[in-house]
Amino acid sequence: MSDKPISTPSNFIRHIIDEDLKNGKNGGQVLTRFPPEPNGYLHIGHAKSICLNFGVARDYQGQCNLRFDDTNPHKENLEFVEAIQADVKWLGFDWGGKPFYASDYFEQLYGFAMELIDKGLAYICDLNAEQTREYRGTLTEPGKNSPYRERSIEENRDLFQRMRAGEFADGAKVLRARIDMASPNINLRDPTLYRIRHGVIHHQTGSEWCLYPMYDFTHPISDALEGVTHSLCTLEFEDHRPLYDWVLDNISIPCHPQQIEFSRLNLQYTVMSKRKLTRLVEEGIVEGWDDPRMPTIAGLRRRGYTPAAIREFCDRIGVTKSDNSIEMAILESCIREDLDAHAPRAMAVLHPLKVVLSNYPEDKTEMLSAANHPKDEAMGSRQLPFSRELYIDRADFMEVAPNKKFKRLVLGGEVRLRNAYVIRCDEVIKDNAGEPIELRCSVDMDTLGANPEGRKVKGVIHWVSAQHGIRAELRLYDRLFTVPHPDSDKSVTDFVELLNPQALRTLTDCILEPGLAKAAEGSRYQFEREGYFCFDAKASRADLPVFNLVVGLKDSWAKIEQQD
RNA sequence: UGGGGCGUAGCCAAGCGGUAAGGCAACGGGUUUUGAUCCCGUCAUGCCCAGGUUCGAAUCCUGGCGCCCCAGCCA
Repeated sequence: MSDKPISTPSNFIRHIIDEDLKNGKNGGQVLTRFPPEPNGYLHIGHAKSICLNFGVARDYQGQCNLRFDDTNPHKENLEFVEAIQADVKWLGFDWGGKPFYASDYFEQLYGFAMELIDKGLAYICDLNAEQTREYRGTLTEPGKNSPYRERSIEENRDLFQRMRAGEFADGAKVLRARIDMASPNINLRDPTLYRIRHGVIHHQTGSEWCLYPMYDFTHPISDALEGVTHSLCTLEFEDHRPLYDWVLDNISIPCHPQQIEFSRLNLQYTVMSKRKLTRLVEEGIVEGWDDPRMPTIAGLRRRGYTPAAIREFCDRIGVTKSDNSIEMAILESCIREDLDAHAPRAMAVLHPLKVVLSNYPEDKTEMLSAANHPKDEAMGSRQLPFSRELYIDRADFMEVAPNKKFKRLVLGGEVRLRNAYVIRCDEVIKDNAGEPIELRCSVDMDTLGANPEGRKVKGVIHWVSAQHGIRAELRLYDRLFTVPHPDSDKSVTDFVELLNPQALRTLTDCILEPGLAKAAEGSRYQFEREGYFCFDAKASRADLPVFNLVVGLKDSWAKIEQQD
């Protein structure tokens, strides 16, 4: 995937930019921004926005600013600020130097607010939150003017200065835009511009301010101050665009970015709302923001996803204004494509079943050469120890074949050991419950790198030498929820009831080929015939390495099994 | 009968008046020491519905229908 030629996606936003460039708008410049609020970790939905904003900037020789929209210190903190930068960087994007902060503009914002006051376009309102709501009206009824709407400019100036000076309690007063309480667009019914917040330490400005600007006021001005040309955001802000434009039209600022909205990502079988993700973390339902079950960038990274796969995903899903519901299969296809090309192969036995080769010498160990990749010789090969006692997977043996399509090992039958010999099962040893616990097999020593004489052996199974294999824990992941749309599911009152109890299955007695003992942090392998796995250094112990399942291999046998 | 937005295959998505790209999924078949990969093939007489304009409409017009978003001193 990283060696795939770069294809530039086409979408309606790029069409608009093409048109703007053609018309000489913005002096031929393109400047975008990615403006996360540092109140949580980034998720795959943010990745869509990141790829869009940084991708556009890259393809038009422009620039994309990383800007923290940090106007609500109550919910924000430094951990999130740092995690967000790490994630954007990991995804492969660069914002050239220092990130921007909306809080860098607090002083200028205050000045622009004063300008609105001076123009009679903003006023101090003493209504409390509940009263404000009542005065706002409803979706179908107009609101009514606040009794404080006609305060004099002088009084408004004075009050606003005193608000900044800390003379008033939280909620006692707000600064409001003076627009139109009867507007059919509720965002224009004298929206709040500033609120008072005492006693919170802002991660950037400390306790310098007790006055914090609202998004609708901060965002357009921050964009304009940075010289943003195209301000890309999600569809729910479409109703806010008239307000975005109103702010810039009514203050003395030379730049007026164009806001363009696109639809947010909806990925099936997971949730994207930060409120819900935060809850999963805070209630300990998952192990943290980087839990491999989470749709966060940190979670996907720990799971074993690559930046290239996530970028490819964002290219494949496109950018439009239509509602969407993306199937997990697309994400999975992207990571399989990348890992199939780039992950070295290895053998791992998930559910060990002992095999004793009765005609193989007890004290013998031979080293067999195995290619690290079936199609990429440059990836080299490794030596695998082979000895009298091996482990194979329980699923690869059945005493009697369940159907004619079963081509693994059966009693009296033959199978190829991957990268090694053909063996025949002569005897099954079972426990009291009748479960096979050991197989006695004979090995055909003429079948190393050669087909046996006069017969066809179709099945190939993986194995690990019992004496040399290392024990490991494998964590098998599945979708986080049991339903495709946990956000809109009406069958439960609380979405956590829809969590998939099988989203994590831990196997603690797996046996890996010995070379895997020196896996590097975050390194990915294909465990042949099973799936792609990623070494989890954070979860591993010295005596028990842990690997996370990134995604399973496509499994046409599972389909056949289901049909029977 | 408040405002805004969106309807092209199971899921995404091109298409911009000239006769429905592509991807994912699915389904056949071939190769294979991974039931993987890879390769070949199939998959919308039709674009939410109904009218209209036009030689010609997914694209233009009219009228319906459906879905999403908005009543934080969150973003």
